[in-house]
Amino acid sequence: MSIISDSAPLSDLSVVKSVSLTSALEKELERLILTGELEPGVRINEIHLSNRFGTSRGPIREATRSLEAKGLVEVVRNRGVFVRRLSVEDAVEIYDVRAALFGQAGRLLAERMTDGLLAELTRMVDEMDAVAERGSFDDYYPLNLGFHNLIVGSCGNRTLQAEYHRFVNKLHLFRARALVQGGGLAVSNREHRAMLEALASGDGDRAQMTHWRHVALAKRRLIAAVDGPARHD
Amino acid sequence: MSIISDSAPLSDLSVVKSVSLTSALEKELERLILTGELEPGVRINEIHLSNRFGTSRGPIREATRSLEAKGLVEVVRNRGVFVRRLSVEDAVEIYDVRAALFGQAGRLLAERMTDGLLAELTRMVDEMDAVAERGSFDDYYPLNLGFHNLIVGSCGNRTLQAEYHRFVNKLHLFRARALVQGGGLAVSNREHRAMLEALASGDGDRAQMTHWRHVALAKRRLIAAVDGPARHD
DNA sequence: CGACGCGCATCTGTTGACAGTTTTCATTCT
DNA sequence: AGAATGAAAACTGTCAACAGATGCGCGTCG
Repeated sequence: MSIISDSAPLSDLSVVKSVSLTSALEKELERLILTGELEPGVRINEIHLSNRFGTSRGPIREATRSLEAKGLVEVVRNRGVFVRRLSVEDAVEIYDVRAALFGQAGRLLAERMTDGLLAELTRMVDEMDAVAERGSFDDYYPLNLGFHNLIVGSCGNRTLQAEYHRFVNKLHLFRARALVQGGGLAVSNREHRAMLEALASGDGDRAQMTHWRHVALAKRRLIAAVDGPARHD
Repeated sequence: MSIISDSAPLSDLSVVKSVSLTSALEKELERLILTGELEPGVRINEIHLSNRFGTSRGPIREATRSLEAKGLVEVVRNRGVFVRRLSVEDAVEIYDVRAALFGQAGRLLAERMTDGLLAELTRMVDEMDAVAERGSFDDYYPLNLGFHNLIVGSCGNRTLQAEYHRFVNKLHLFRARALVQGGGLAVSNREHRAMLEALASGDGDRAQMTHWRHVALAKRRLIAAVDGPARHD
């Protein structure tokens, strides 16, 4: 079976002339990987892809080399490129990096906080509390994501923001991916409130600590979920 | 790994068959950029490079796309690829990221510290003190680099280590590069001693704080050097 | 004398083809 | 039946060539 069906709906790569074919392909491949349409571990066949997108192999190879540098795929000489597969250890390592970056974002944000932003963040936490009470995880998840993105996106450091998102994205390659979102909703939101207070106080040290701890605790919940109830090796 | 690869005679790339031509080219290009042989802002001519290395343009394009994803070069459609040039603001942003990562490394290391490692780190700081007293910056710099590398390399998190080095490398693209190493040697080494004490105590919070602060203060020294004495824009 | 426009040289974007390697699979031998 | 073997298929690595875009220089015109 081909890894990518040749009849699949071709998302509009034909419109492209202002931007290079390579970067359009890269975006599309990244999308396929992050949404799970290309599952971790599978090989990416250059010929199939070039047929599917109607291009030659050159731009596809360039796109995959870029994705390799971003850590989304792995290139093995004479064998091909494979969607990267993250081990539990990899995921845990990423959590540490993410905690460090998120903590720094919290610090920076605390030092440039505005009333409007604080109100918006508070509103989001309130809404998450309401949703958490109903136990609706599917509703909670996007709110939670938006909350974190708003913090990192408002910290004023574009480099930090880009890096943070890169690592969050990488967690999609973790096969037991459902676990990264597991853990108590109410507990997590209580941590959010601690973060809010620190941000409101304008205390950089405190904000960094609460933000760091939030991710560190999420890491703990992940570890507990992994080697606790069921075997996921 | 040292920032500057000291394997000089790589002029002939034909030795390699076990590794792809692309990755060999990428390593060589990265070396040229980090050593400054290819200065920030200059355009990379694909034809010249392919002549120089005796290959076709394909592998070179793949290598540059990889370097683009790593943030070392910038690709402008139909214009070519340029060695990335870092503004002061970029450099400052990188310092924040670096501080976050280094602080996390300190925390991790404090929780897995060994006597042998502590002795080695202490020896390094002592040596730096001796060199700093002589005011010999050229001797101080490699010691300082080795000290930081040993900490990050011993923290047990390969992802964090790789990321930290990537950002330290990126600072080479800052045009006023000499400034990133400026600042008082003795002052900096006093911060090293505070880090050592925290590491020895095994207190993760404290280690993270001291390590974070060390880079944060270096950032301050950079800012002071930039918009203080002379104009560097 | 300066500004505009045209044509040429240079370079990048992309393609199709060839060479070498890995994988597959049918066949043979034990 | 199972392992070993060898040829063919499939795929990646690399290259050379073509097409389109950009920038430069020259000539012309106001």
